[in-house]
Amino acid sequence: MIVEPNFNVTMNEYLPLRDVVFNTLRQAILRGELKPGERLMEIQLANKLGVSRTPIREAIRKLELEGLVLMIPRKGAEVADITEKSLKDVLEVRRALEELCVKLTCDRITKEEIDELTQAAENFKKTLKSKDITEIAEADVRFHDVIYAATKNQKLIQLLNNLHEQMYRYRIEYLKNEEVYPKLLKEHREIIDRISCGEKEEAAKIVCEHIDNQVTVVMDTIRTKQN
Amino acid sequence: MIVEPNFNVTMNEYLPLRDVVFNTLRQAILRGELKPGERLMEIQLANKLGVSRTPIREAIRKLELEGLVLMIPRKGAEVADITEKSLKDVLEVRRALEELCVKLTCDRITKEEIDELTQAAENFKKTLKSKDITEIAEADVRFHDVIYAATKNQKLIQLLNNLHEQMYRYRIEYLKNEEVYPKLLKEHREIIDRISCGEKEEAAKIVCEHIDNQVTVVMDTIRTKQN
DNA sequence: CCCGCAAATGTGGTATACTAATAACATTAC
DNA sequence: GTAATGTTATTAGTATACCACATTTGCGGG
Repeated sequence: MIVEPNFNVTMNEYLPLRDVVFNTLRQAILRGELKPGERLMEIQLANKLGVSRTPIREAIRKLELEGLVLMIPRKGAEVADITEKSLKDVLEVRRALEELCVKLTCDRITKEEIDELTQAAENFKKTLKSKDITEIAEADVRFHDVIYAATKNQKLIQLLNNLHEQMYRYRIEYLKNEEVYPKLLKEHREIIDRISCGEKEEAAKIVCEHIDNQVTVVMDTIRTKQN
Repeated sequence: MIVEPNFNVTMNEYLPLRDVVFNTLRQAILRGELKPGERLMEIQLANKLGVSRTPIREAIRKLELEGLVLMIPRKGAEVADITEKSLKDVLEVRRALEELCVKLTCDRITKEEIDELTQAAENFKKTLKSKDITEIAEADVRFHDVIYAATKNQKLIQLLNNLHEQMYRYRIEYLKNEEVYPKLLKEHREIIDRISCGEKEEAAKIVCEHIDNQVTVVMDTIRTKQN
């Protein structure tokens, strides 16, 4: 019998240019490389990224709908202001959805996913020692992704990923402070415990506290940054 | 005799063609004129709407991000399937956000907004007699919009509007059943009462029930429609 | 100093051309 | 007859040129 080569990884890697541009600009905005108020000029961006105006324009349309850029009619797009207010709004929504998420996860998580979660937590613990903030942040994202996925609710997963990403640069700031690491690890452990026992309300409480902690830190960060 | 065309709606504000197309397609999808699985072909749409490919493409990008169309690489866009599962997902998220919403509204609503809300409810009551489903649905939307706006949380407003619209055609189905009108009116009254007294938990309970009611009806609708 | 006009710039939209992928159909080979 | 193969039409994806129009800029004259 002829054995099929394993193409499934490399084969499906086509991404339209517009999506490459979209992701690039999105990251640049979320990481603060493109600052609020900065204009996004089509030709200039096209030249810089080595593509034509078409993919740029289409990427900007998506950023517009996501609220990351502000369209001014016949003037073009500029990076939307990320104010204290707008972040607070995002966190308020995220808190409610994370609460829903962890409750659903309690009901729907499988044994395999609990293992996955434990592994992700261990991996996070390991990366903490690396002192590489980007790596730590990514391990944290993977931990949360397992919880998100366990809900089996695609819409919820999509929205949480989006809200999570909107706070990227502030989460980074939060993780720069090594003093919070023990607390983080403890929270992760508690969340796993509660989820695996199916104790919804307790798990939700921890998650909410987890987010409320972040609120204060993020708000401090944004206030000092804006001066 | 030369009759002035009725421009007064569109004259005031300039709307880019892409947004006109976006709204047109969006409505067509939500109202079921474009059915799930139906392909959105650029040239064909361009001819039909009398514009070039560019605005069509940009509109499709936005529909893509909203989840109303599904992109198949190098094949194009088709109207997204609305499965029982995907609607259930949406409703699950919407329930949590509506709950958050009404609680925030209880805290933050102003006297003027309570008046507005009362007025919107009365207007809804009036339109019920008109038997014009579209008009009824719009009056219902306006009622909810007032509650949304009272939260002063832009992100929440944006998300709720989106989730709300994703269910448009099923809400229409719900509203075709005149037997639910008394119940709806009663719920509106109760919500206004609870909100104006600031009774968060009670208000949240009513809203959740309101949505849970819809779940069963919507699920029935989608099941019968898919046969 | 400022007023107004014109040039420069940039978006919004159209038209067109080309490539590459897909799907439907036709043709060939077995 | 059917499976494999080739062909063709269609369409998305991208690039590019061009025009209309709005906004900004800057210059020159009062």
